[in-house]
Amino acid sequence: MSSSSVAPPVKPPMRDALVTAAFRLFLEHGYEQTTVDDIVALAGVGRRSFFRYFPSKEDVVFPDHEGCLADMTAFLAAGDPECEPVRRVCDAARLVLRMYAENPTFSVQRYRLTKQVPGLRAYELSVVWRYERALADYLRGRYAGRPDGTLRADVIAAAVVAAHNNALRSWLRSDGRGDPDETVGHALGYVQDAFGTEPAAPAPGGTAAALFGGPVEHPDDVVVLVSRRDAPLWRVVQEIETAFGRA
Amino acid sequence: MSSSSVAPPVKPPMRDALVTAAFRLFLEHGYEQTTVDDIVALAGVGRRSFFRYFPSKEDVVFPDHEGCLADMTAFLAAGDPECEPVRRVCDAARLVLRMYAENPTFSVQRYRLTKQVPGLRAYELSVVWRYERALADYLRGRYAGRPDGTLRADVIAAAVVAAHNNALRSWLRSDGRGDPDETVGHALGYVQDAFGTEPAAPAPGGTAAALFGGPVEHPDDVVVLVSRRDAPLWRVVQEIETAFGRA
DNA sequence: CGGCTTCCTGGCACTCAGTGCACGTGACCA
DNA sequence: TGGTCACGTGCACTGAGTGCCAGGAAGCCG
Repeated sequence: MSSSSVAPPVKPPMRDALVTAAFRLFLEHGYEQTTVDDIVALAGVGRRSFFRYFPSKEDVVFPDHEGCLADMTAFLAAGDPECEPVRRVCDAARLVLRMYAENPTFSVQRYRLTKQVPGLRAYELSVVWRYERALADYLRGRYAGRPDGTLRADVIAAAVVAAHNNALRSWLRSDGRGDPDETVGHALGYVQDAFGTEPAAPAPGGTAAALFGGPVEHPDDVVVLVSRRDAPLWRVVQEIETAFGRA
Repeated sequence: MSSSSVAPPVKPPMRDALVTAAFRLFLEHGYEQTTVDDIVALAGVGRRSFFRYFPSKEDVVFPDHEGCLADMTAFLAAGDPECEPVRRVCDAARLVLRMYAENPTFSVQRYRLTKQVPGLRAYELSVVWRYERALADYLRGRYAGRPDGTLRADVIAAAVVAAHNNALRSWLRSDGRGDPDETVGHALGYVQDAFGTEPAAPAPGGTAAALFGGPVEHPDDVVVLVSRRDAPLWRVVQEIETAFGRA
């Protein structure tokens, strides 16, 4: 589907012919029962040409992921630095969803294949892993310098991918009916609530932040800070340290 | 290392001989340059026997994961239902870490291999995926009935695995020096903070700090932070930065 | 128009992972 | 002693993936 922007505008038809022939055979006889020779025979091309277009037999099942991954990294690279990082990677995930949603029938067919062929599942994992790496690398850049920046980046990237996949699979299981954007949006909202900057329930007037790791035994264990938003950050930190009884 | 509890107590030495021979050759000539024939020649056994013990060439690199996965699922199945679910899966992750920590040199060697051989990376992903599935399935059971139970389960499982891997890799990069439990514990603590218990309602009492340099025109110019006193300071600062809309 | 390069394609032979099958051997038992 | 069962082994075979080279179509140029 979406072609990488650097690729030549006119794609040779042989690639598409191979994909079409492959999926016809995969759906009819199964993935493992279909040999590369079968595919090239149906497509009417030479066997050597198959491996010219697809480095492996598995790649023909995911013909568009290379371009989609490139699109996503470009999207992240071109982002304005003002945008909140978690929101940004969630938008990147929505971009991937759009690629699936463009061809519902194709996506559903592929889903059924990968679900029941272990080799394809393993291959899909390596594809998803590259998306996750792209998200994590972006977040690592945004969180550079922060304590536990890479940890935060890795965890959030994994959570975003998991939420995306959870919603995507539920949409695919319904044979591509319904609105995938809504489902994925809800799932990503959950992640944004957990990690994101906007607290779930903004207090009446102004912003509120809460930090609790467990039950509070005693009121003295609670610290409340109220501040103007435009206060200098170093003053805030100073006040915090004092209130927390640390220096 | 740890053998599955159902496996016979006395393991045939041939398995270990194959692993030893394989790793010697992998480290000396590289994974892809080593053929199965090379391995069985060095081990002094028949080629057919290799595939009796390892279904594929990749499996010889992860000889203990099958048992570890079984141990982990058993650990989860035998858990008391009172234990908080997130804490439970974090403990399960610690169990996996222990398996790595038992043989530091072996783990480091394997890490170097998988880092630079794409095929092994892909295989490792499928291994990790099975751990993640086990955690997610456990959480799905615990969260059954809750709204978004499976979403919550999948996201938390992914976050736990990501945190575990982040800490594990940082330990492996340091050649197995230092205390992996501490690193992993810290990483898992981050996940527990994010998902563990919902933040409780802020109670009156405790310490209050106020920061005002002048009159406040609009309620949106006010930020309120409520926190436990023993919250990690970096988390507080991070939350502050977010609430103040700065990165 | 003829020769030239260049790209795309196809065919061939080869390596190697993985499998099915049949055979041999040793242990254990009736 | 005969039978069976588990385990190791050799052999032949399939199929994925690669390197190499030949042929053909399009383009540029003399």
